[in-house]
Amino acid sequence: MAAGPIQFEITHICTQSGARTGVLHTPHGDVETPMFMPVGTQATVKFLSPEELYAISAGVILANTYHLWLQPGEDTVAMAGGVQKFMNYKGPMLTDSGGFQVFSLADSRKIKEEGVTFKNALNGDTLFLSPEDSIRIQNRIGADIIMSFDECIPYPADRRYAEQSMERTLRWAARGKAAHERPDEQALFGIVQGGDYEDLRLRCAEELVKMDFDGYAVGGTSVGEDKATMYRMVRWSVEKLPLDKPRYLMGVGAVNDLLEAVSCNIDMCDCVLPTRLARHGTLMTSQGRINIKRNIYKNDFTPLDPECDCECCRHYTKAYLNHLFRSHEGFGTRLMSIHNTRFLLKLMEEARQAIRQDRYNDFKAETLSRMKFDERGF
RNA sequence: GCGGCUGUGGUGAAGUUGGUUAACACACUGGAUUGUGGCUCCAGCAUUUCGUGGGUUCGAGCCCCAUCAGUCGCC
Repeated sequence: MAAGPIQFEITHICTQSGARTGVLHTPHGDVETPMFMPVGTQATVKFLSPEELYAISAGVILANTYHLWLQPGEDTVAMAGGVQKFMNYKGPMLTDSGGFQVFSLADSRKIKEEGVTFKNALNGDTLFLSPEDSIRIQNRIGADIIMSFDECIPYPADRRYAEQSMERTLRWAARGKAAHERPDEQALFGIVQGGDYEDLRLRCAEELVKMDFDGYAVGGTSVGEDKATMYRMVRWSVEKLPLDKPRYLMGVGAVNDLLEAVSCNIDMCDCVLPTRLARHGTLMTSQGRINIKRNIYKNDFTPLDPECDCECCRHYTKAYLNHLFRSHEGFGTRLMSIHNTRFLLKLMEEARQAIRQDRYNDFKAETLSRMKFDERGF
């Protein structure tokens, strides 16, 4: 294992599928891969306390550079001693670079070689974020893993734009790496872009590998493309990546997508899906999806998911969750967020187990047919 | 017993110089949701109907009569 802030140890390779398990050693503890990482944009996984995250065996959680930069500001987080101390999370953390906001806030930004001009949604101010700024802010926020500042392009994107954007993302990656001031304490990952173009994905990955990042991410997926396209983009993106470095598929959290990602030797995924779905009343269960606000659950006094070991499923009924949701009670949102997040964490625990037993392909097929989710995967 | 006011969908209620598809909100019923947009978005939701029964009119939730119900005041 090479020196550096994190070490990645591969512990088993499934003889049936080629999928792998591993351990990511970080300054804030070891986590097993492949793993799902809950998203806590504003230095909180919405509605969940750190204690609740420990209780459902969450490992790495995310925070977002862009959001923390706007509020409370990098100075405050730095004065707190870093984001982990600020929010009292004792496990490892990862910050997204703000690159996704280039995509998601497309109405109010301008992209230039130097960086991106945003409009602050909170007060209308014009703000500017460069790759160097993003890394500086992430250095001060202090997560264990930080991300290159990239551009996440929409789908579909024409080839000319995808190529120009990808080349710029490479230049931004190099600039960010040069600006990284804490390489011994924070791992920096590069992000593969290139849209739905094989040669662009391959080239982007190859160039990033030459720069020697601590890990590599696949970006630009889950932006409206169909599943076949997404899986194609992932496979092209990882083809040229070194096997001994961690691989992170960004923004993916549907069950079928997670299982496919593991097949591609993806070690890390993050997604807002479990918490967002919970807030809107949709629950993922071992029997398929449940919309808890439906009237059929009004007098259903059975657990949400009898196979789940979370606080919500062990102590509460669907009737109670239905009542809490209709009453707009935050406790219901909290319980359902716990469940959905635990559901994906447990799915990955089971995936790791199947890999260790050299039966990952069987597990994947059985799981997909058993859970009866639709094509979306939730 | 007398007088006033009110009666529109599950709820609150718009709706008079009488004129096509009865506003809006909430609730309700579905749906959406992938590097976060908690309190969001989309769609549906009174169509033999405006307490009931008559009448006037080409046409009535709107005008007239009766009646029932609720409510306030007086005796």
